Amino acid sequence: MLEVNYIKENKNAVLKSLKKKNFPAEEFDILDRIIDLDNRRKKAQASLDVILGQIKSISNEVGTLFKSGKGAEANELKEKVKGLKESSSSLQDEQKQVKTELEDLLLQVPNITNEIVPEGNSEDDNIVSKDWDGDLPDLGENAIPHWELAKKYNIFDLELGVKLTGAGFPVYIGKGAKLQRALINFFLDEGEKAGYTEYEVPILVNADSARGTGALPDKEGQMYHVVKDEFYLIPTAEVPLTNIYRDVILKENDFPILLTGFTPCFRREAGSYGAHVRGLNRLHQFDKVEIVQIQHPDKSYETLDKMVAYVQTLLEKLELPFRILTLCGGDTSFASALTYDFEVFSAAQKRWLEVSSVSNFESFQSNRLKLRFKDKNGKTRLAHTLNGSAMALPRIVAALLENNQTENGIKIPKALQPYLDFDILD
RNA sequence: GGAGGAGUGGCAGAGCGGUUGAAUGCACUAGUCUUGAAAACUAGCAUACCUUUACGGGUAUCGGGGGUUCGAAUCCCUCCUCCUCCGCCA
Repeated sequence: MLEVNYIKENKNAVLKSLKKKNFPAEEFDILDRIIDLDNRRKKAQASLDVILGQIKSISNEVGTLFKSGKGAEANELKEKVKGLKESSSSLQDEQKQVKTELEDLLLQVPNITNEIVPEGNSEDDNIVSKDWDGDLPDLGENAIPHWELAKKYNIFDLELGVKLTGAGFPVYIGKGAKLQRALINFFLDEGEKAGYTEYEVPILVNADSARGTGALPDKEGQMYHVVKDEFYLIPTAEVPLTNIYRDVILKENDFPILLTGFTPCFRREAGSYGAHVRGLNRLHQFDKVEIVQIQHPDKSYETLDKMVAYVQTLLEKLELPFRILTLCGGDTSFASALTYDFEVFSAAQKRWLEVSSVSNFESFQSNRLKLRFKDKNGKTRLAHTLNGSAMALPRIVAALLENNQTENGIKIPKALQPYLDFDILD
């Protein structure tokens, strides 16, 4: 959520961002509506304050009069307050309504994009900011996609998941299950080495938390919702991890804060069917290790680069060919100012698969979260939040299986071997 | 799930209808003193919004929401959370 004052002072910049993010042109007047509502809010606040102040001082007078036995005068004053009371409560109602409307509109405005975010509407307009400069694995004609490898080596079973739950809920088996565990531990250990503190967090969150990071109301339909208890299954560990700092005021020397955590993630998103979502390519439940940083506004872009560099090391250790994309405006998420996507090459599908998304949200989330810090001058300001996948498992597994397939089985990269009691998955 | 009790500033803890944003202690910050530190002393120390060039002024907030009253941290309703006991359970 952007701050009203920011919108007021930077209306043109915000407008430019709306265009970049494909915000419908006929609704560009939302900014003016926001500014109008805020002015109304201020006016109502000012008159309300005056009336409440009068009520307060008269009430004090009434008290003093009663104490000194002047009951008649006191009763006279009491009548006076009744009129004031009426106008104060109607003003309060108006105030409340204006605030709700304002909040409503503010929630609809996406984050402003960073200067370097390219124009564009879809993933086709994303820019490859770091291409793979080595050779791509060529497995020849006999290469088989991971969903067939899964059957061959009994690594995971999607039909079994259908029986237990439904489509998109895989069951990992034997060495496949162990591989999941190995990857989770590998990612967490690497995160710890890089300075991230590990958290194990709830995978159900309340509505406040869902709202805090922007899952509500923007992505309401994409979350599983436990209606009876008003909980949401998390779409990513970003939600609980970042909400740890909801309603917190930090000191400047608390920065940077580095958090990591493993959780299963749940996404309802219906999606399409066919080859692109076959196997592990798209799921309703998947495992992911997330990294989150909370940083001083002046340093958040420096931090974004560090996080990108860190994710890169993970892929290098896993020996997977990857490239980095700078997402165009239309593909940058609602809350993000700048997002880099990592894609690994899956050699049998001959496709690049997104495995990580690293974003700077600037103060967009912290404004909702009320995540602030005291700066040197004692002023309270919004902090910046960033996060990234480090990493999402299924597509990593897909690429590992496909790229490392041999006649004798699937080779396990060196970095993972300490986590497994086999070097070849067969 | 049932029966009781409790939620006040960073923490502890008063107040239980009338200038109380809230005593006191601790913590914290600055200053005095000191070669330095400790101790002592002095001052400061919540958040949001409105208003002001500024100094400042105003309003709201004592778990959340609603109500009673001229006036609520204090009374009532409701929800949430925590504690104790019982039940159930990995």
